[in-house]
Amino acid sequence: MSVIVRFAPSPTGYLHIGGARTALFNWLFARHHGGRYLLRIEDTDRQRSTEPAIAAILDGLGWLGLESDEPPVYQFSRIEQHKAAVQRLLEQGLAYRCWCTPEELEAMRERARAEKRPIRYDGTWRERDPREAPAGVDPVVRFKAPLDGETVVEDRVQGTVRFANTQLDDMILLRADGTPTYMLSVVVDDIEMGITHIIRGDDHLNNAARHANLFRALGHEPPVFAHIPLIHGPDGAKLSKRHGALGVDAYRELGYLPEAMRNYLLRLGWAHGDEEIISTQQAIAWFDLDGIGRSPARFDFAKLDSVNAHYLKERADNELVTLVAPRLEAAGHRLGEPERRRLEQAMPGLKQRARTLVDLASSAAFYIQARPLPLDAKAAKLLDPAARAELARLAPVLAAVEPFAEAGLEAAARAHAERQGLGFGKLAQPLRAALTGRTVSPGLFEVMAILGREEVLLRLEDAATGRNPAMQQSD
RNA sequence: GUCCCCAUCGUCUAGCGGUUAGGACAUCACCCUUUCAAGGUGAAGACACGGGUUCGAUUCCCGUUGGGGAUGCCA
Repeated sequence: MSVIVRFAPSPTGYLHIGGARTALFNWLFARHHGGRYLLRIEDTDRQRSTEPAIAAILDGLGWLGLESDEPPVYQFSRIEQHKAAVQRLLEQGLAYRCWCTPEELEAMRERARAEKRPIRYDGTWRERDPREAPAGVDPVVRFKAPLDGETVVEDRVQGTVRFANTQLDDMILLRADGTPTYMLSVVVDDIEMGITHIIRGDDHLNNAARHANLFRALGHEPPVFAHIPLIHGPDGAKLSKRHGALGVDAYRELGYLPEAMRNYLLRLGWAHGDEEIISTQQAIAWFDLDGIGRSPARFDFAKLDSVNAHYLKERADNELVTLVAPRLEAAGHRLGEPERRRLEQAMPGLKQRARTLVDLASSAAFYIQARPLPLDAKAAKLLDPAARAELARLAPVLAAVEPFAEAGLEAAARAHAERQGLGFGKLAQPLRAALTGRTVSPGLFEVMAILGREEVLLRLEDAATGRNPAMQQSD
């Protein structure tokens, strides 16, 4: 039997990190088994489903490289099939109409809470004669769940989970307005789509029991379940804003690479021995349900940063220029061909120091910054009168270096420092400040070689004559 | 309240009855060094607790505690 899985987000908000991981696991599972990975938009809640949310989900999945193998299924478009399924259940006596109003149900729950009883529908209309139905109330349709015994869910992650059927009340299949609920739609669609494995968040584990009963009522055995633990924030509580509960678009904005996100997310809840850096190809080869852990994980930006730094180093220099260009342009830099070429040359030195594309853009800016270079506070402090005078003396020495390349520049600068009776460090930091406007940068001679003789001399002259403005902001 | 799930370094995790409890991130030293990274070496750091089962429990069972989830005419 070929594997068919699905990711089934509801378009009521952005695609968050937990959803992204669920999608990844499904996608990897399908790839590993040569099966199909489908996307189903669970938009049966007409009130809360929105177009922008759908767009955000599609966009996020696309960015992560988790496109589905077939066009997405919009659940609401299958409403007729859902209704037909309910009709069959009604005819078979496996479902019934219930005329309780939302207010009555709320009162029922209140009472149960007050009396510290389990909070669930009491089955009022299960046996009651429909002829007693109150006028002017549109009924919902409820599933006739088993009253006793237990429902057993064999979960590939959580093991055997048993639910007493007294815990499972008669869930609503069709709302009073005739639209299907999630409980019904998932099952009908999973059957229709031929889903073989359901990999989803732990928060659905309870539902799995209800789903299993519905599957059987509809004449099918449930698929294989695998409920993966949820992702928590750094404090162990629910994921909250600023702590990872961001849309995946936010991660893109923060400068993370999709391959880094995939790797990090994969390791959140899944392991293959001690492996940490796992390429997508390798992940496909290795991914299995057995590797999924049962305990929830906390989201950790520090680890994500480190994984991202790794993948940044692996990216081709020209790709990084393209990735960083919009950020530099947004910061007000003009990027023509010469600038792009210079950045590409500089990339090997820059990328090994960056953890995110934000870092990378920030550290790359000085290469294409128009003169005179703004100085950050520390750099400005370094360029005191003595240092400026020293740079003025150094300039002609550097000007004479031929060719204007790393080795010769370094030899000349070191020789100069020695002649002046300076430690090289004493010369290097002011030089760095003059050339980059900062106290931190790639190697000085690499920077010089990339900037070129003319630009280096102009920047030195700016510094020597105190022409540089103070930097407005840190980046 | 009721039901369900979970529990190894700060974090992600390996472990699947007998290990000096391993790795990664973060942290701290030291090395390298023109700064910062990177890299190298090293350090510190965990089996929540209590009962069983067993010759032997991190590992199996039960309980406690602590987290989390569900309890919607949301998904």
